[in-house]
Amino acid sequence: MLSKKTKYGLKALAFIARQQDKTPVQIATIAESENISHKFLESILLTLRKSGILGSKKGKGGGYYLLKEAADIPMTDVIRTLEGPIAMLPCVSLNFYEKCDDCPDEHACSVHKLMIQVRDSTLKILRHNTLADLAIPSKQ
Amino acid sequence: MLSKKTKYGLKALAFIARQQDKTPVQIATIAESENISHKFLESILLTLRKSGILGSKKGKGGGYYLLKEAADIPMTDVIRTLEGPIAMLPCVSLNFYEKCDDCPDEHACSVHKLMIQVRDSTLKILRHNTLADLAIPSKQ
DNA sequence: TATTATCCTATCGGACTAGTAGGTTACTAT
DNA sequence: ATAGTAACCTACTAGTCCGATAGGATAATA
Repeated sequence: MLSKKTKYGLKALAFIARQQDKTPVQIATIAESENISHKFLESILLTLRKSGILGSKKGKGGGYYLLKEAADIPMTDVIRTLEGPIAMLPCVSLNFYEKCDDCPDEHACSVHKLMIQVRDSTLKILRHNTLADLAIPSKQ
Repeated sequence: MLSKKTKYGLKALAFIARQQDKTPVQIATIAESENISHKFLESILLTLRKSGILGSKKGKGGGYYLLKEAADIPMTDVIRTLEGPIAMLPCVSLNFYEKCDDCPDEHACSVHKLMIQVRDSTLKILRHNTLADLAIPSKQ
């Protein structure tokens, strides 16, 4: 399950990406529009800034803006920053690998093989989708 | 991330499915072979029995056995029983649907659409893989 | 210099995870 | 009958994480 942190982060990024010009967007604007707690969103955007996805500007007229083109930001980057591993087990994670305590040999582990399949199909989708795709308004 | 409960449950089921005959397998046997706490595994197998995946027999020569052919038990059934929803958001879950507090209209939600793609690709794999696939010993 | 808005640290209740403990029930073999 | 075996069941717990909240520090603008 995706945490609310990640979900809110994705919605906020989509909101920022939808701005036509690249003027900074304020936390308050996003929080109100997307029904997110102002303070919670603050900490989320801070994380995204520290990871290099967003830039920020203080003071009047300040806010957050994208550092790259939306089409150059894959969903994998965002989710790994906010949620951590994409894989369902640490032992099949590419970026957050950890050995299992209980498995003497993970190549012999049946669950391992299954979760690699799941990871690969998920990665395929999350790598292919970028923030530009996320920002497209729904046709409803 | 998959909980240890689910991971252990999958490994235990694979172990049970690997028995050539259908004589009951004891908790202690699985716990030792798979490096799982006996008591913890006990509660996991109990859940699987209550959900109708396993049958059990008490006393000497007792233990757990499959109620169906391994090939007739898709991974979706097992994971939904032990882990809960397969989807990454409650609002895209087929079996555990819940509306999001923050979304006035989920059809207009960009994250929703993305997570439906992820759900569908994951479901495809977990429906296609059965316990029989999980039980195949690695060629290594 | 006042205002605006991000930056940063610290805290907190509640829920969940991964077990542990200890006794009860049912089945089998002697 | 009875001893032994193995699942059944309830309750408890330490630790961790999530979703926030609080309050002030810093930087930019007017």
